[in-house]
Amino acid sequence: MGRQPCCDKLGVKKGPWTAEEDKKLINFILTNGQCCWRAVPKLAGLRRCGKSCRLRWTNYLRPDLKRGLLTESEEQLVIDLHARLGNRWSKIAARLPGRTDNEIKNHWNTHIKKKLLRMGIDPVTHEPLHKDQDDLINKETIISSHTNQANNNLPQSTTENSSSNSSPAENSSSSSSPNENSSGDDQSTLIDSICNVDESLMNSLWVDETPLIDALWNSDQVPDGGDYIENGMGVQSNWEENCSWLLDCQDFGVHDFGMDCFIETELNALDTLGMEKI
DNA sequence: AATAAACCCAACCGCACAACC
DNA sequence: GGGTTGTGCGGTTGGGTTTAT
Repeated sequence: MGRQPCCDKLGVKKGPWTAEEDKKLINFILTNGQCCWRAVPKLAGLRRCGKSCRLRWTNYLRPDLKRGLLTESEEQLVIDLHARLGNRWSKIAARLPGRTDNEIKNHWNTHIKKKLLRMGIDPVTHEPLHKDQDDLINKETIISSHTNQANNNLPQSTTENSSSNSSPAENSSSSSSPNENSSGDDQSTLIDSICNVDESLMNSLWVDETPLIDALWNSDQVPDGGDYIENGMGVQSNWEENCSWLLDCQDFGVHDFGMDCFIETELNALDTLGMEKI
């Protein structure tokens, strides 16, 4: 049937966003919350596609985003989650507060992939690259050590679910999971041994839970006890008066613009979940 | 200092899917 | 039930920056 383009291509600006455009988008979302993205450009006075606005907001302007490279523990968690989920970047990102799927995807392609290759691990299948026995033994050691390390970052609560009858992963129809690519030989046994370590992780991953970020974004825990108003479309606040700080500080980490409270909240939440602080 | 190569990341594109009419 | 619309996701690319020669 053919899909209509998401927006009228004529007069729609593309390419890098200007500070002025960012300001308009931030002002609009802080005033109205996140609503119908297609309507955002028109209402906000932007000559952009709604999709582009959504991407700009979620990947760059959101105030709860962390900036900078992933930490070692975050990286380890990404590797472990990728081994289980494949390229489901949004699912992976949901487990890393303040990180976006785009950011994780980029980091995977530019850093982690190469790191794994250097370790002799196929970044797609997470299997050892070389088939001979000696290599197999060596890689098994490497992989199991990094898997165990990653497991230390996982919520303890996941282990409580380990007695679930059937893993959602087992029932999944997803073809992107690297586990399904392995054939029934020694290699698959190795991978199975790796993957069975944290079966319970999958249970928690497959549960449609509200991501931590959203919880924070929607929670009553607000910076400085600001006058937040929950409306039907999202969070509205008196930030409008002060939103220039967002524009001024978008290139810095949250610490740089007084949003430590978000981090505080995240860390508290991680504590509650029994997750390692990053 | 100039140029090429490699790296990095923001942004775009197209597809899938759910919701709606 | 089928068409349309809105949104989310993953893959890819363009171009700016950094590093090597």
